[in-house]
Amino acid sequence: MSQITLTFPDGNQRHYAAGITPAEVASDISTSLGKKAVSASVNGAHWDVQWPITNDSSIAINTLKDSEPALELIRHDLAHIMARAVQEIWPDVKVTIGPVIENGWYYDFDRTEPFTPEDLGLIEKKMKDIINLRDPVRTEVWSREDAIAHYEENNEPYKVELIEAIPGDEPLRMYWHGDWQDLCRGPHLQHTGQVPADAFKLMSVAGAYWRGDSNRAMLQRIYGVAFLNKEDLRAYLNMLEEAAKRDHRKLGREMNLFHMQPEAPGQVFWHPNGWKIFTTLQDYMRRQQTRGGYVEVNTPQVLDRKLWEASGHWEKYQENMFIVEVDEEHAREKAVNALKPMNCPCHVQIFNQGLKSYRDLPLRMAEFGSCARYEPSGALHGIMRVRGFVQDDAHIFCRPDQIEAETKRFIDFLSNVYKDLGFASFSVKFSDRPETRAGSDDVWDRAEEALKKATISAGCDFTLNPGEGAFYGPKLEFVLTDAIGRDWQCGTLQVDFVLPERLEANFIAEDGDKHRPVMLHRACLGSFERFIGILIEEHAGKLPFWLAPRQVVVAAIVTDANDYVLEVVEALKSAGVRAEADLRNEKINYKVREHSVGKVPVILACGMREVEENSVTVRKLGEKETYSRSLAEITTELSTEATPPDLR
RNA sequence: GCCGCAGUAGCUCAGUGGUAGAGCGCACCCUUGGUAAGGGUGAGGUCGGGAGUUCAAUCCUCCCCUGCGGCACCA
Repeated sequence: MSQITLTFPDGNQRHYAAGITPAEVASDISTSLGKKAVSASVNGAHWDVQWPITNDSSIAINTLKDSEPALELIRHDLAHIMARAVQEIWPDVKVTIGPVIENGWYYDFDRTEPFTPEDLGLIEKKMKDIINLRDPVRTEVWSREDAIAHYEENNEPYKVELIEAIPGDEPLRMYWHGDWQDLCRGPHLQHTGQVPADAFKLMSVAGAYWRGDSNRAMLQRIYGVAFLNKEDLRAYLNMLEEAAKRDHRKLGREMNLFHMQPEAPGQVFWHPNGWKIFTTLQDYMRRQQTRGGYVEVNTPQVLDRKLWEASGHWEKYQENMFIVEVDEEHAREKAVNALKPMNCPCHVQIFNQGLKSYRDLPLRMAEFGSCARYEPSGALHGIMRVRGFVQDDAHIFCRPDQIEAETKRFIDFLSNVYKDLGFASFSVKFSDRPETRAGSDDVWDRAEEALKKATISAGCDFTLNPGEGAFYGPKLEFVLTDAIGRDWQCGTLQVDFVLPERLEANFIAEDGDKHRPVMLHRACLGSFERFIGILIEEHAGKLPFWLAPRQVVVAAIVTDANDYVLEVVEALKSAGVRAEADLRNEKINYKVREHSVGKVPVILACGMREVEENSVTVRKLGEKETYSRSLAEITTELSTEATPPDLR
């Protein structure tokens, strides 16, 4: 048998017979390493301890201390252990797939009865039993025929389908622990006992379509999370609790920002506090757009279906549009209208008024457009995913050769806005042509090329989202990451060669002939509703001072200070600060607590001392210390803070 | 839209096949208190909507609506 040379991370080399496994290598180094080994890295690949090594290789033995490969293995093995537990409890349940995901894993099952929360407890207990068995994990390579025959015999149709979808030349690997077996590409741990039994938790059960296809069977998915140790698990569960505290639906109620009700599902009733955030943000965006060379317009919300047929929306998105039928007296037929789901066809109508010259381009047309989309009921989520919303929308009509410069200009615009709003960085996703699309390949080539070049020249890296473009053109998506690491897609820029064609937009070029403009659809915040939801969660309700709906509460400590409190409020209001008085018959403790819970950034307390000194005692949200300021000082200070970042 | 779970006072939530409960909030009174809940009294409910079973339904069954967790969708 031939000899191979294995090189270790420290540069040491050892020689073994070809076919040696990492488990044997580890045991050869030391008995304890042999026991602790969970997997190996062989030439950079994640390698099962049982897989033979046949060539000279670099090798590193992984233990539970190597957190990245170890977590992957633990989560992966838990998926199998959970499937085994489920089948041991309910032998007629059919297994499907169970991948590792962020923080854990899931496994999809086909079972007639729903899993209940109590079932999760049962499964979890059974899983711990399996871990305690310390069952060795065995693996074998099988032929497709044998594997298919095996699963047909065992009445596991999903596995048969999976195998049939695997390309013919890939070897099929089977894994066992105990008598339980699963198809899996590995790698896995040495035995089930290597899984920390106290660092995982089954989280929830939810429906999921087989192979992600809504036309196919609905399976039951059980989600679990797993970590290297109990402490990490606890920290994760803690983090979830913290995230729940930031939920914009909860804070929206506590801060009295908005509400929603069954008569208008997916639509927001903005209360005075919430609407203050909305209009402050809108005023800010309007200033930015004016500076950015946009003109602002406003267009109708109910439009005849003929326009939507012409734009192509009727054909493609009719099911997601609010249709409005009107029976006019004496009308021969019903007028069928739709609420606008987007502003672009309307903007083309404005563009089409009068002849446009090449000198008019690029024409940047902005609208805070109220749109309505009949989103599927299951998609609705607070104010983040709604049926009625306002976009900070704009369409840039330009020549094809201006796409690149306009794209770069928009990316600069957007970077500046995000920075002002407290998001220092964002990532960019580039979505190219989808399978069903309008327009020729040549046009798509040019559009994709221009977008890419502009993104690069704006200094942005991007990740590719293959096939995810809109049907009319490629798009860029701008993704913000919030304070607890969640991603939110907000901005977008989409190139559109199709709509100007369909709605017959044109301009007179230098050559005196009519030419088609290109449209760039772009939004920076996306929708105000969604963006405000993101802001609330990002800041856990403690909005930056200039955006806070209630900026200052001036609280009287004793009734005799009431007149002075009103005087302070007036001074602040005159200085452009949103201030209100709290003269209620309550103790200062009570007032401080209530306004802190309400996320008011600044509380100014006034008792007789302040009246005499013409001062206030300042308490800022989240700070325990208070300090004294003269009325003049605090007015100047807060007035500056209340100024939006672009006006400072 | 699909799967599962839920809906009781403004909010958070107990509860029972036969008169509906708490805390907070709200109103009024007492209290003038110095930085995260001072005390008392009181009002407040078609128990999401509809049908059925039952002598009797907030409770059991079915349908619908809305919400929540996922899946699918997101021009």
